[in-house]
Amino acid sequence: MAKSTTPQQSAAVRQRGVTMNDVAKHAGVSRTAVSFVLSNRENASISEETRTRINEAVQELGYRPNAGARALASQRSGWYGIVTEIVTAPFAVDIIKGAQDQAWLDRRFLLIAPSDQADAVGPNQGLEDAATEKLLEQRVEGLLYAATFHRGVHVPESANEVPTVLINCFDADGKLPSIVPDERAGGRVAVERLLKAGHTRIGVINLDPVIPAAVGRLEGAREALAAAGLDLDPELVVSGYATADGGYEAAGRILDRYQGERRPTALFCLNDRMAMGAYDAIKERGLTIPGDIAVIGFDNQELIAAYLRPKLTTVALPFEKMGALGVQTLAALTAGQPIIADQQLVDCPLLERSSV
Amino acid sequence: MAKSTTPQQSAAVRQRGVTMNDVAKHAGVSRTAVSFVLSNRENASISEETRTRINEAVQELGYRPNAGARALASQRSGWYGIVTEIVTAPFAVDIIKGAQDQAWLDRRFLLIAPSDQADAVGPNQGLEDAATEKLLEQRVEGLLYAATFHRGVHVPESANEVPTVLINCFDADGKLPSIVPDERAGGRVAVERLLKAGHTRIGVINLDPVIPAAVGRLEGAREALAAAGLDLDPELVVSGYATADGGYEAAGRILDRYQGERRPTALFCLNDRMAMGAYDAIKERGLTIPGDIAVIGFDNQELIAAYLRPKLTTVALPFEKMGALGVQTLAALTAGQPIIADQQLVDCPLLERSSV
DNA sequence: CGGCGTTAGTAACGCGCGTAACCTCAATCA
DNA sequence: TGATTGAGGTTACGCGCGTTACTAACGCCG
Repeated sequence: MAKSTTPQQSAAVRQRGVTMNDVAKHAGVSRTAVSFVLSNRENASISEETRTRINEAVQELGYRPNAGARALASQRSGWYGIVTEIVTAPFAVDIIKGAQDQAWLDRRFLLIAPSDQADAVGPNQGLEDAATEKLLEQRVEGLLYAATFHRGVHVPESANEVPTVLINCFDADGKLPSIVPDERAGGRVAVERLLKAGHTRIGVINLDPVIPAAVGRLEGAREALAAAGLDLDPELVVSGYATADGGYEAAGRILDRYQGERRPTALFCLNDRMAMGAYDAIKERGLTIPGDIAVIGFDNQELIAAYLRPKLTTVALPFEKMGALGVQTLAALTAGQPIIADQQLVDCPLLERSSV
Repeated sequence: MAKSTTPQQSAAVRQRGVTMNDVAKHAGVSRTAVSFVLSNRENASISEETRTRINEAVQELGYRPNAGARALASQRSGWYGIVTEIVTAPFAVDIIKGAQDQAWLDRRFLLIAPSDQADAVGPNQGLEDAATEKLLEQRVEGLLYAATFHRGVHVPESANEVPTVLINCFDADGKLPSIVPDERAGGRVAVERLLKAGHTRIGVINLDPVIPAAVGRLEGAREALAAAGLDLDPELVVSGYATADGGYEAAGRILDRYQGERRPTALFCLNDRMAMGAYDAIKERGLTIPGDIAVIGFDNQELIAAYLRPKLTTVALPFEKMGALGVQTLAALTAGQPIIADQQLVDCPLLERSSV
């Protein structure tokens, strides 16, 4: 063992396997007494003196509770599990972060299991099932499923055995509660920002029009325009691949189609990657941002938005918040409280930078 | 409980708390027999008939082992813990991914604990200590520490109680084994690539010159040049903030300083963010990539490198590999095998795209 | 026929802990 | 004075499982 090669031990010598029994002996009390003071039972009567004696023994021996044994005896693991695609996930991390922090606050542990398949919609849920199964073997008290992009998903059947919440996705065929970004409000906010800056002729660089994100954001844009007495000109909406190249190409198309007055003075790109491409298309045509063309993105992919020149004004997807809310919802569910709502919408805040 | 509201149960009715005892009763054998067949003991003699009867019972009852109880009884948790800064981490994810996958292969679980403090070098290791403590309470059999950028760190003392491996960082004051990228080889590979393309006058956009990454990469660059009979002209090395703006500014300086023949024909940017800024500086001066100026980056930040136009040729940091290697090393340590080396260097592969 | 080896199991203990039930003793009260 | 109460603990059981004895039945050999 490498253990034997580590000479330094803290003053409080802490050797492998200090148990509550050792603490009890060292303090000259029963193990039960130790258990009582450690778990802070209020209706237990332990004198102040023995209480401190026990605490001293804990310190001196370097006792550390065994979470597994505690879980076994109390029948509560204190764990939640989250299954998510961690690979292709510049996003998933933030969800995990939010969930992790919240769980930490609630003195719970978050077990993270990988579900690495982009197209989890299909029936090949082998790995995902395995992940769920593993988590249930650990006796998690609740399950979180997080997707990397807003969509409907199917959750393994065994998830029904335990409170379950979906994050950034929704149950395609059931009644599981979910937490998703308010795409529509986000789209509205983005266009309102452009309107406020005086733009009335706004081009939209759209995603694949069928995905929930595109539907919601576009709908929001339409609402904002309507509120200003304007229509969304279908001619000004162009779709492309959700990449920088796609954005470059789509923006180029829209910019070349109109000249002078008719050319849009602002571009609403439905994600930041496309905005990145749009930047190039604009600059190549000798136009400036935001002078000639204002650009607003969506997603707030830090690595892109914060480093583009000029920095990209965009609408943020509230991943951390959704993660935290997921854990909170789970806590409410496991406590037997009723669900607040089947689907909770979380605000997408506008991040002002320099491209509008 | 929300449980009672989930009506659908699989054909194999799986209710809460099916234990080995239930399986035993259902199969008409002792619990020990069940344990034997489930753990596949070879020296146990169970007839083929009862073995199948037990397996059937497992299926019918939907028995699922209780990992915690198993850990308690066997004194082996099967868990590793990794503590890492998951927030600011476009990187940490990949380490986790690599470690996670490897752990999964070894039928182990990876417990992920957050250590959210950028400057973990200082003595304010409160949170980190808490994370380590929590992991030890779960009786992890080994610990991994992952940093988001290559540097020296101090590890909480309690980490000594269990085999420990550092990833993308090294023990600033001890003998803990570590796994770090081979920065020098990476720098060499990058410059070799530029030399191969015929460039002999190469500008270097440097990071903060004191960090390990800068030292190593620059040293590698020097070696590659030396091997080609060239010197690294100190005039051509400029430092800047490790951001896009820093790269923009530094690249601008170097490009404006020299004209005609003396102007470098290639830029080695020590990270991709700076390369992103360099792109802008180059384009603004009416120069093309890679026609007039070739650019090579470092880090392979997908979101940047793969979406810049032209796509950025860069040297990748082998995060996933380091994560996997970390778990493998841990497995070797826990198995009592000697450490392969105090510090393992992992190759940084060149990723050819279109900027050279 | 008695002893022995082998096959096919079972009984019982303990892992570290939470917890209900119980016990002891001094103080209080009618 | 005997009964009652509460403080301050302790004894004992069980959580679900791995594992080490141990046992019972059977075939085989001399």
